[in-house]
Amino acid sequence: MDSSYQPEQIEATAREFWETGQTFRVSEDPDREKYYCLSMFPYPSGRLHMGHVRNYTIGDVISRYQRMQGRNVLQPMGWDAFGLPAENAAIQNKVPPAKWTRENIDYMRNQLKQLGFGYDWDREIATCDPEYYRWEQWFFTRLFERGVVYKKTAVVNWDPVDQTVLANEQVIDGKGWRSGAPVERREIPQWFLKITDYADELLADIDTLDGWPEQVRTMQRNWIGRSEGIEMRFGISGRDETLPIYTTRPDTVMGVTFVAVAPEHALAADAAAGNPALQAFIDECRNTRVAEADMATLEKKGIDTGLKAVHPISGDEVPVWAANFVLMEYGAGAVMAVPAHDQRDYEFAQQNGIAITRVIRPADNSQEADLSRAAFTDKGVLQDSGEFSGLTSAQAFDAIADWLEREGRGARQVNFRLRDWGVSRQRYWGCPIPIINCPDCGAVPVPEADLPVILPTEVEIDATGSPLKKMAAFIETRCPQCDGKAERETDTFDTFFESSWYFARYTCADQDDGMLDERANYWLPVDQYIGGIEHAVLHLLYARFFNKLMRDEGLLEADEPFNCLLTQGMVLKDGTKMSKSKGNTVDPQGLIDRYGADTVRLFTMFAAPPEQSLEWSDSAVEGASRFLKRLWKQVHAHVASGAAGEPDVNALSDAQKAIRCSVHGTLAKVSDDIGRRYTFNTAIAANMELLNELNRFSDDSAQGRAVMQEALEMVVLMLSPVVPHITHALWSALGKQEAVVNCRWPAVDESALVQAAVNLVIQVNGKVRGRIDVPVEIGKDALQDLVINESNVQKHVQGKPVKKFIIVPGKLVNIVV
RNA sequence: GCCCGGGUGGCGAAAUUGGUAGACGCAAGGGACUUAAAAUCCCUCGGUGGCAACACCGUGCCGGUUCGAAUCCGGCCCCGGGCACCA
Repeated sequence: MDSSYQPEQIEATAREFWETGQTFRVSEDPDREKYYCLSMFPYPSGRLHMGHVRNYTIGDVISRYQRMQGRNVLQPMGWDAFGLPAENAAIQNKVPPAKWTRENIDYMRNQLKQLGFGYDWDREIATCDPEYYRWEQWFFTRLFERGVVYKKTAVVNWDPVDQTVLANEQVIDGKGWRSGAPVERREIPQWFLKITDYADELLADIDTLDGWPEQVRTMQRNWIGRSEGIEMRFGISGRDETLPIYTTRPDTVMGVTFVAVAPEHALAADAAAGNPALQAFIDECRNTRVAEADMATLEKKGIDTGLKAVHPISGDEVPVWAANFVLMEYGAGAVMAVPAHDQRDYEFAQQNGIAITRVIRPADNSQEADLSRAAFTDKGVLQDSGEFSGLTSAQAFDAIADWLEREGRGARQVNFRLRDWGVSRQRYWGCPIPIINCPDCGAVPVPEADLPVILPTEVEIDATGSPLKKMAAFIETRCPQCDGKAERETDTFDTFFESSWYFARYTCADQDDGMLDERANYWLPVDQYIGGIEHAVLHLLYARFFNKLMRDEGLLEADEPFNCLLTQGMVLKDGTKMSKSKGNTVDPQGLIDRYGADTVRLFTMFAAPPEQSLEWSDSAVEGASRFLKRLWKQVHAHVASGAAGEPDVNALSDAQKAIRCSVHGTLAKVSDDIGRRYTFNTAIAANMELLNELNRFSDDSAQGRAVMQEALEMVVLMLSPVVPHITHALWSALGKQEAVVNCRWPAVDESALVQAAVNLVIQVNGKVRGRIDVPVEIGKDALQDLVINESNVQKHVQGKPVKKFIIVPGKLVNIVV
């Protein structure tokens, strides 16, 4: 063994061992417990960034730990290869997206290998491979047949200069990022998946996801946003039509003083015909971004349409306003407004001189709430509400619902905030939507035999959108039904489509005859999924949805795709997220070259617990490297003085016993930290502490050296999931034949943890006043006598009577005087 | 705006179920070794006072519950993530 730590050579040796031995290649084995550990696959943007390193190190630590538990561990890796950046790079560098993507994948794959991650590379997938995306095309046609898919118009951001659709990200301050032209909202036909059909199940099954962080479960529940309310129909004066609205607060219905419709609502368009001011307002609303955050922070504006709505209960007429805060996508695109009991309505009414009619008073007293400054939005007791006055809000919900249902003017309705998933993208670098538009037969799915619809890769990209839309050879085709002239769909899928099922494809990535096969049911569901918190809702909800679609297609059995979820925090530098645009990125490659993979992995795991954000620090990387050098030196010093035997645990000195106690105490803590808590930082800290203690322990006797041998073996095993290369070398230096990667996680020797005395903290009135060593088995009275006679305790008790004597076993006593 | 997190020394953090605040590491200061530097090793390291023993203060801010609160409750401030076409 070298006397100094040489990471470059050590890491190459370890990697070669894993590669030639095919250590991480796995197959299905019904006799062994499987463990599927999955990290979110990267977008191949060029080079790995620190966020990737963090994500994949966490996954690798968990995988290697589970492997040491004897499980059959699958850890795959692949590429989320379609997406917008490839098109941007194509415009900038005049290189086709496919070429750019392939080169990035090759570079990044090599980086992942350098970091020593234990992937089964035989299962690698790239979503831009036709062998991959053909199956989602096939699946889409299945969904089409099953009626899960439909087409409708939806709004997009339109750049009127570049004549192209823009992603929200490409709209800066309401203007196109390249052209600088004010962006318009434009309605175009697009494909949707009926995720709302699964809203109930997606919501209910959140309760079964015990292995998910509570915050993610809450976010998903809120996103789905189930509400129980009432759809009621207002009349329109002088017209033979009704205006349906949805409300969750029917108890306030007698306080309605106006009705508001979305600017895109048919009624508004209708009323605008002879009303230039209204038309101008509707046009103005067209010039905002599609993003909800922009809608919500918009100055609340509206205009009276001149129409009058007829209240479904009182029959009173109220004005109909068109307002920019009413969302066409939610509910019926129209709301009843109750300024007295809804803050947004209140502000709008104040601003526009609309009446405010109080109909709810607080439940706990008969005093009326103050409406001079804000609405009273709590539930309470109805007043001035005709036959419903005096009812509580809850009673009124039912009474009013019953009344409306009886009169045929409304009905109870469950509503979801969740909207159907629009999957069409007017972009080139994505999976072609397998539809042929025939003038006679309409939209016809591409027959299975004609799949995949291959995306042409020899293209030139400019700022005016997808080149597919100009490629006659791609577009012109014949209708599969009538064989007449027809046109291929040129839109591609949302890239969330690919990332919604890749977890399943890894289980049978080589399957040419189907999307999935029976191997999926061996590996799924994923036991541990790891990725950024930014995916808490969209990606994770779509993947859950897709899993259920695949289940209902008979492709797999599990109801949910991911048993446990770990959401990792961001990597920050100078307090903000590392990103190219801020110019504060740290390229991990430089660190790997300089310190080796183990140092990078160790730093990443040590700097913060995985769920928290991680603040970058160059000097702390230096510290991680220092620790590995110390570990190396210590093992070298021990090994250099010859072989050591096994300790005779019945013949140890107190100092030797103390070391074994620390070793096994550390093992118990580290097992819990890695296996249950996923706090790798504290697991590493415990090993550092132990190594510091071992460094102070010098005992050349046979027993002393045997205790040291055991201790160092334990440290190497405990650190092996985090720093697999150096421990590979150290394990063999400690005289072991079997490779550390194939070793079992060690068991705690409980007998080593037994201690005769324990150190207690003494408090007087909750403040620490001393410490005392007492026998473990001491009685309460004896303990009280001992404690009370401590000199510093005497000083604070000062003869005052003891009111209470609180004992927290093994930790502290508190004397209350 | 709405939903979800977070805030502890000079810095990253620890404190696992309400029980010793600051483990472990970084930086800094002092010392050893060295012709010198680097590396390495040892010591100090929340604030104030004190020779010391020790005392008081201290976990974003204000208040509450408790023998005891970083941890629980109420109100506020600040920072971050998501908001459906970035991935």
